Amino acid sequence: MTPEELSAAITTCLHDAAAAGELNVPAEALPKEVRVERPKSREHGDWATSIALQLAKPAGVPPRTIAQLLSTRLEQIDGVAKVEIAGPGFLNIILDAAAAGELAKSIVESGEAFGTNAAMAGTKINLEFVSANPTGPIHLGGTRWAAVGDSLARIFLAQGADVTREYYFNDHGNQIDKFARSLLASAKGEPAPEDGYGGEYIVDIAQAVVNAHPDILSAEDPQEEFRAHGVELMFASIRESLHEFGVDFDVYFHENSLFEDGAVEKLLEQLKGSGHMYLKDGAWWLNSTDFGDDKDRVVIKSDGNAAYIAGDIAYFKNKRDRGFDLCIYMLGADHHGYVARLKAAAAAMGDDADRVEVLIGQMVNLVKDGTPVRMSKRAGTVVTMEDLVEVVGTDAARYSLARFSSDSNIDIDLDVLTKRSNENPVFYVQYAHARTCAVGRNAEAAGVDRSAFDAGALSHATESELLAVLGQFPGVVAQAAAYREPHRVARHLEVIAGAYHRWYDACRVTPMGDEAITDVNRTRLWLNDATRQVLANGLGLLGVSAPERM
RNA sequence: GCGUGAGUAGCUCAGCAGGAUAGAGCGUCCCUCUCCUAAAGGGAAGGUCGCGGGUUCGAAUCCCGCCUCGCGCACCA
Repeated sequence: MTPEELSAAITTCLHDAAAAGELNVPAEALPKEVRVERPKSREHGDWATSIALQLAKPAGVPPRTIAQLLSTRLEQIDGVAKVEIAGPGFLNIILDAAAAGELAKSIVESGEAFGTNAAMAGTKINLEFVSANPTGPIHLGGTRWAAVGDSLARIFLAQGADVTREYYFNDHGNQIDKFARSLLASAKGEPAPEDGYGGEYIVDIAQAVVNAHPDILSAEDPQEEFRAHGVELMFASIRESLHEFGVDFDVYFHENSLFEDGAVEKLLEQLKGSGHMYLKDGAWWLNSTDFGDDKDRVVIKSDGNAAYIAGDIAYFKNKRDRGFDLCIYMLGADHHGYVARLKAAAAAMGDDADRVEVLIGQMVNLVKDGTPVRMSKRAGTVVTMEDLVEVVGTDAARYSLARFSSDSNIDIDLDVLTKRSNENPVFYVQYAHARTCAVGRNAEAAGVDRSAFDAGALSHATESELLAVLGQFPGVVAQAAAYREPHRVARHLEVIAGAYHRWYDACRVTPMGDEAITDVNRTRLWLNDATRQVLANGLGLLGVSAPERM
């Protein structure tokens, strides 16, 4: 029995009690779903709910009275062994061992599907992340979004959503011009321009362009040649890094394509009458203040050229035209001022601003010897995705970036990561998975199989604990999707790994020496395999491998 | 100044969609491998949950004020 199933049963009890007149509460005070939680202390049962405390006020009855009448109904639930009223009115629920143990079997039978559901079925989501300018390699900040974004995509998919991972490729405008000038300067053997890029990769790319096009410096417009070929090389390099990192985008959208055929201009003409744009001082403005912005933003400059935001509007329209119900943008904290603009862009299109959802993630800092190091693309002191992967490997890199809340700044100390790579929690979880595999191999060799299942045999304290945390997995994934917080999955895997290690220590699957194989051994194998399945499913949601041996 | 995120154990961070005695990893100190992987487990020590008010049966969690730190506040992209 999963907590969701129990929760649903309790909700039914509550509504039945209200319908029977035992409970006089206004309909709006009755929760649609009664939440159960895992008590911190085992003395408080397998699951507990504080619903009686919450309803005391609206019902005008002491909480323990409500608890009393609910407990008699709760005890009728199939699989509930006992209900206790504790403290001010908590309902502590004890499941019978068999009902709890059944979960092991159902997890194994569900296989990869355990933890998935159809809650988001029919929702077409465009998830845009990374979207780093193609003027250099992906640095640590982008790497964080690659890990978190790809994981979020996997979590959405597990909830049945139709997800497109998208990378917005800014190949239009100033930054790219600087990039092209920097390449040209490098090829000529000149120092990098004042406001250009000076990293080593510039030299490499410039060299690669020259190698492929030996006559390029005598071309009619060499800077334009360097722009075209350089962006292509940079783009290929970024895609390759991402691929190595296990992140493959479904769409790489080129900003330039929005401008090429004059579509942006045409669109802006139409929007002038939308009511969200107005003319002032010779420029066309978007009323982004209506969406929480500090000030309205210029869309068409007084010189007639489109401002950057014009591309955003056209891009949003493009996404909607492709049929997306929800457009999610993952941005770094240094771009959080864009939220209102993007929402206003949707409104300008006459669309619902809720179609746009912006997730803001805090910065990643590089730390050396305990002090922060400023990363600068120009100075060439950036740590790239490739650097990180080279030092710690893809699994550790992805896991350690995805296990933190995006609201927290994180510090990466390459020295610490190198020196103590075994301390990364990813190994704790992966080791637990490898251990389940080892136990499975030994069981098979000893002749223990899954030919029998006696749910009541899983009665050890570590077994009920393990079953409980396995049962929480689907709810954790659903919450991770609802709150767009992949780190919840990682944290829960650490909890499961801990529960498994403790169980392993206390309960053997394969009998010792010449002891006979019993149904207890066979049943435990189910639990072992169920744990393996959940760990593998969870690691899969994070894009981290689940090794069979370590 | 305005907006926004953070402040929880020595360190790195969960918990914040109100619940019972505030957690994990690492670090420190004790234990546990003749048989399933010790990359593990058990125990100890370690906390004014930034500060001050408020809301209520109950606040790390919600509200208000303040302090400190990060990020952002262009007719740039």
